[in-house]
Amino acid sequence: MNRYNFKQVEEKWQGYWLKNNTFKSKKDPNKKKFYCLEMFPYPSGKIHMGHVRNYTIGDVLSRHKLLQNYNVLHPMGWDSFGMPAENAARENNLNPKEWTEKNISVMKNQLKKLGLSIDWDREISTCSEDYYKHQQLFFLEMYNKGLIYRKENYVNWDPIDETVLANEQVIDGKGWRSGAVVQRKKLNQWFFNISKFSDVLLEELDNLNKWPNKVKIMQKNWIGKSFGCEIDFKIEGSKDFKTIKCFTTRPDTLFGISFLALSIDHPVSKLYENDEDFKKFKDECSKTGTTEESIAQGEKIGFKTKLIATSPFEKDKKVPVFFANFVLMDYGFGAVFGCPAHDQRDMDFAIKYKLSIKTVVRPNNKDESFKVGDKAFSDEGIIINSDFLNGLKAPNESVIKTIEILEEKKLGVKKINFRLKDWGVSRQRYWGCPIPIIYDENGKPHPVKKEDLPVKLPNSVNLQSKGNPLDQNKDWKNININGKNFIRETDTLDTFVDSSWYFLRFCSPEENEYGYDLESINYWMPVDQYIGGVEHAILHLLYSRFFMRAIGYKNTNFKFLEPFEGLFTQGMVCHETYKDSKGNWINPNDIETENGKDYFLKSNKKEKIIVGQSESMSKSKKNTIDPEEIINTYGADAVRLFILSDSPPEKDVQWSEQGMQASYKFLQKLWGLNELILEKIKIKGNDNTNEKNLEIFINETIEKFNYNLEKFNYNVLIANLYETYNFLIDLVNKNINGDILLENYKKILIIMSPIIPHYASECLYKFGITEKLEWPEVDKNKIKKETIEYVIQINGKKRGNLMAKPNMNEKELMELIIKDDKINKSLLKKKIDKTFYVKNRLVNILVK
RNA sequence: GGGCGAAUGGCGGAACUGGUAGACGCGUUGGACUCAAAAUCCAAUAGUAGCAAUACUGUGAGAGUUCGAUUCUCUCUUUGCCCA
Repeated sequence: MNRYNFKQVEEKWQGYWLKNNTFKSKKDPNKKKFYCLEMFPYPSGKIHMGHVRNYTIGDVLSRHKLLQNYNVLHPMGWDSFGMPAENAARENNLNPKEWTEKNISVMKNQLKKLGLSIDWDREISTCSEDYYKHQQLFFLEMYNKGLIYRKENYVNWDPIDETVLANEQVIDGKGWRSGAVVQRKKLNQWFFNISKFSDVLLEELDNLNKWPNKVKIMQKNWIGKSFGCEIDFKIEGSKDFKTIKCFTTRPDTLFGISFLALSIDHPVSKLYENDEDFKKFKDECSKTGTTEESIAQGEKIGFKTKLIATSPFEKDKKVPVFFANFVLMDYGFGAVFGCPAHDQRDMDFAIKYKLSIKTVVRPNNKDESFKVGDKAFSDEGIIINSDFLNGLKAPNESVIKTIEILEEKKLGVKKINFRLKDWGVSRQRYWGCPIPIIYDENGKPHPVKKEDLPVKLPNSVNLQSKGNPLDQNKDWKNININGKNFIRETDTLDTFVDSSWYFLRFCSPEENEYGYDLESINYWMPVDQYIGGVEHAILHLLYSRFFMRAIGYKNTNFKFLEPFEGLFTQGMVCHETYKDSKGNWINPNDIETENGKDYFLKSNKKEKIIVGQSESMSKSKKNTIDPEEIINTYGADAVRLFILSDSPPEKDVQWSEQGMQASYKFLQKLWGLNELILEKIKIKGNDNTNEKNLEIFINETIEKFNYNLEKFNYNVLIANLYETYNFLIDLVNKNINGDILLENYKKILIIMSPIIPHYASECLYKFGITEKLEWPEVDKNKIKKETIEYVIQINGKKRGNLMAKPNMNEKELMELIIKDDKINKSLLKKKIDKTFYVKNRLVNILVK
């Protein structure tokens, strides 16, 4: 018997698909379309197992839809701008473009080896001029629509490298490369006005029925709609500031006020411009960093002003005004009032600065003498010590009532606030899409004229010098238009902009004049199924939803606004971790075991290895497995089979060498079965029972496949495939009609082909089948059985089963049961109280 | 601290709408083949008792609804993710 030669077979079919343009997709209004998209990869060097999993899931779906006669769009591209290229280029003295292009070519080859059903003619790369020139035009259009503006904002500044750091490059308040203490620095930056769409982005989440609920909840929390009010506080102690506006979601705790806290950027800070102590305080604040988390976890510090605020409800209650590091200028108005008894942050602050603490809400199970200790009480309760608010349920009743009263007395107004901030897109980097803006000699920004697009990145830059490379490149930066001097914007766009519309580009990648062809996107969009990691649940997906609305703003030509109709978030690929006695991470390839329990280093057998928890594969933990090596050893189909088999796709999967081998062996066994069937179909045997059983089994299997494909239960799908093998290997030894066998077996080969396409194609070829395949229909008539199994329960416990014809009524069935010796034994001498019958399933007999 | 999930044999996991718990795979054990090993094939494999038929227990813990609960409700424990 021939062994299955995956190398030959896989090469053959990959060549065949390429030659026959099997996966080339064309717009065809007469056909139902299906747009299947996986999140495109960053070309970091090599593909990793996460990619294998992601693209295999998408490929099973695409191939399934192809067999169902959909017009499938399944493209692939490269998210190829970004910092790693710039860092790698700097370290190895290379050009980021060359580095990126080399990686793309390596990774493309690796992906091709997986046998994915991708239309490579639509390949795009975001770092190519062909792509980013359209993005620059979108930028200008959005700028003209007033959706983009410039404002000063804080960044993480590394004073040694003279560069802006991303949040993840700040480690313990220090620059990741230089180790310098990071400073807060104000820079003029470009912003997309995403907050203008806060409400629609929130509301229209409800229409996304094919998204996982958890992702919708995450986006909802991120947008963070909160209901509250703004309150004007009367101020004493300054000629310039007679009132300060605060935003609060808990106006009902106003009787518990003990201070006002302002952001250090609040206009009041002008009064202290020349105050040395205030400057020191500001420096202290800038060490905390700019993220919400660092502010929340860091120490709360304040600077007391000379100003005094008056509580709006109690004319003689005066409270001090502080600057505080935990108040952000872009939330509300950069001013909040502090009620220490009912907010832990305010409590910490009040204790530190010895401010008064007054309890104004009591828990439901305590009386009015309740007083908070050193822990704030922020649960639901009843208002106390608050004059006309006393007795109201907090916060539901009391907030509404307080706002009513504030509005009546003209002390404040109802206000809805969003947590979502505008999207800062400026990056002080070379390897990104240039922002098409130039500045005149007065520093006034002007959009680059449409005919002057694209603004190309210069090819030669000095990445070794400090600061922003584009800013250093004077030849590029300084330009002259009609005798006037201008300088270019030297910031580039956040790479999230690149990925906010790439799904549109795939619909018409050849369109040269504009980013998309309207007819094409109205045909292909929205993406029917988007597949990727849950780590992009918030930013990438939200930005893409915004981008569609931004380019569709005041433009009614789009038939859709939501880019992704269906979303599936897959889990990660994990592997055990290994450490030596000194705590160094060890690669799985460098260790050995003899008994499967004790591991030691290959190079030094005395060095024992400590086996750690299974964690997601990462280079830093050295627990990665190289997909290319695995494909070379076991073949693409075996890898595809394994990566889907062990866990549901939405959950993490454990990489296991044994599991991988099992998948490989299974393919060999399947091949053996195929050889047996090739012989068997020549024999025209006949046995009615076997043929009947085969037809029942095959049709039931197709039903299961349909169900499990629909539900993304790909691991169960593979269990079904194993069951099918077990059934067929048993059947081939029996007497059976060859024609019926072939007819049914062919269906199995077709339904397994999305998972193991090379293998299935080769088997079909062996049977002389090369014509276009179609997904088999379930023949309901063939599933009808002559006898079925009824489960017999007595007092709710299973006591046996009974084979009988289907669709029996309760009376008929009970007669049979009483005649049945085995069951009758348990019933002996007992009185039947009541029976429950579930049609064609079971009978539960209650006895006394 | 808040939100959303999860918990089933030695392991990964399955179980339709409340209706036979443990499909399928891995591992383990025994056997066949072999000089031997690997590979392959056959058998067993939730626990306890029993030669066996079989009986009892069993889906994180405890309660509840129900003829019947892995599935629904409540409380708790542990754990994961996201936000703070």
